[in-house]
Amino acid sequence: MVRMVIVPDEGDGGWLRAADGGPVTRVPDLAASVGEFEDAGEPRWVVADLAQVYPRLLRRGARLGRCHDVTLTESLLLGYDGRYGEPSAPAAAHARLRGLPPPPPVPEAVTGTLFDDERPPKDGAAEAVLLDEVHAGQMARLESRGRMATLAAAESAGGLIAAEMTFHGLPFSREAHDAILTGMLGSRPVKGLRPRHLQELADRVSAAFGRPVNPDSPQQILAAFKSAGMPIESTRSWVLKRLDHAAVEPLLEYKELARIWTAHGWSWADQWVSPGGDGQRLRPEYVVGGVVSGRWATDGGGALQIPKAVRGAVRADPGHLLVVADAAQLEPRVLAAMSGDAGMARAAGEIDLYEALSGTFGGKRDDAKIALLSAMYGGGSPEAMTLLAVMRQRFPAAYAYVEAAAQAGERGRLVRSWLGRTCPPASSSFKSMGAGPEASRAVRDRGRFTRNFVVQGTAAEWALALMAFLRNRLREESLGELVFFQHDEVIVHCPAERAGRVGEVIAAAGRAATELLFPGTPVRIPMHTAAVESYADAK
DNA sequence: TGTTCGCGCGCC
DNA sequence: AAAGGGCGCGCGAACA
Repeated sequence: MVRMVIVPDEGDGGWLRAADGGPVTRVPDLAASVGEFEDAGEPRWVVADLAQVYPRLLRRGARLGRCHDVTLTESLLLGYDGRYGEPSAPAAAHARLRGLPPPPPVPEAVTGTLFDDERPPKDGAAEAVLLDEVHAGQMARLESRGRMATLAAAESAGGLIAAEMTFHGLPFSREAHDAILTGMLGSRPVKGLRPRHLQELADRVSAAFGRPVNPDSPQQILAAFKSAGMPIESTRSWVLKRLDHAAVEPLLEYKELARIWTAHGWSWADQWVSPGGDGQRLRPEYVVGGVVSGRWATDGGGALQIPKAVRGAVRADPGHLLVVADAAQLEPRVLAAMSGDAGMARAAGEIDLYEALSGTFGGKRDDAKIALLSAMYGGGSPEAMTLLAVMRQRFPAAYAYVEAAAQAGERGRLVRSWLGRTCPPASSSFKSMGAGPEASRAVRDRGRFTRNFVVQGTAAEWALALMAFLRNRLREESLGELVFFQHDEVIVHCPAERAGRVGEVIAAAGRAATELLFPGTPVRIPMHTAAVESYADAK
């Protein structure tokens, strides 16, 4: 496979170099050159940092097919070697490779404030040579570390997809959003005031206490209930629900609506929705690998927690549809596959895994669900313990898999996902901790974390693989665009007449992802797919 | 006045 | 119904 190092300049040009030697070529129109190489042979592009580089390339009209992100890969390799958190930029990686002291970090704030003529001219040729060398070193390390080469490829594909999703944006109707908000909260207030419905609820809370109480202040609420003769330990909703007091109902409604208003209200839309396509687009900044388990995070935009109540504002362009697909019960299926538990794998061949397991748990689907979730999350309620005992007996391999991960964590060791993403090390204070209740709590916390890490991390890898396959097929058949991703769920925006084919392609991508991670497994990871005009209609 | 922290809840 | 794992976000409160 041809690899090509690519370094953009500040304008339209840049530098290219065939990986593993050869001269660096200066090109005046980088987007055009990218297109020529893509047409000629689908190279794998070697890029310093897609999050920095790719958005501008996309705006210039370039699209990279496959790539190797040096920064993302370096982070994965550092983690694998127990050097979590060391700098992963190419310059730092290069210094490590050569055994040199690490270069001083370049604060972004400084580069951002420099005028163009104060900044030293970029030496793209030197950077291309450096990237080439770091890349070669990374390839050697990936090969000797299990399935890490697959992980690096999947992570890099994620980098491409994240930038493309922000570029395309999620189709969004500000008019629909405003209508939803107005219906729930009242019309948009002037700055500094609450919307009408919220203010009414706040007034009702104060009236119920007989004095002014700010419903946004947990302290004031605690004090108010205390003087009403109902002391409570927190203002969590399930604590409040136990109380018989006139303030509870308006308070709970206030909390629910206030969250929509502050987190996904008008100012949220002001900030994150902009024109695009045939309408408007929500453009969050995704952070690939932003969660230690490999899940994505967002840097603003709150896109990974769009409340169900607001999803009606996510609407396809005219003549288009949103194909919304989520992997059903992804994490327990992943556990079945990675542990190789035959009994659990048989159940995971069914569409409803929990239903298939219910026979084992006295015919109760909910009990099967609690048993599995407790095994994966470390739940320890008395009820869960009973169900876990059943699970241990009937699905010993699956049980042992997560149990081993928990024990490793409790002993301060590292655990890895299926492809090799590695959890952060235990803190130094964890290792030097003595006995006592605080220490044992920290040990249990660490065990729950590593127990979940192996499953959540592998599920994140499966989702990356799914998206990588899906992205390629969407492109090959010109079907539409990936516009959203949330842990185990994707949205494709496409012309209405292509929605059926998109659904087939999503299902095929899911099968390909399962086969890539777990060749020959009997486990199925089916996709639940709906083609809708509005995201709110998907579930 | 600006920054950090804990809380509570939205999502998976 | 809540509880176990992972997050982001905005708030009030505390602190510098």
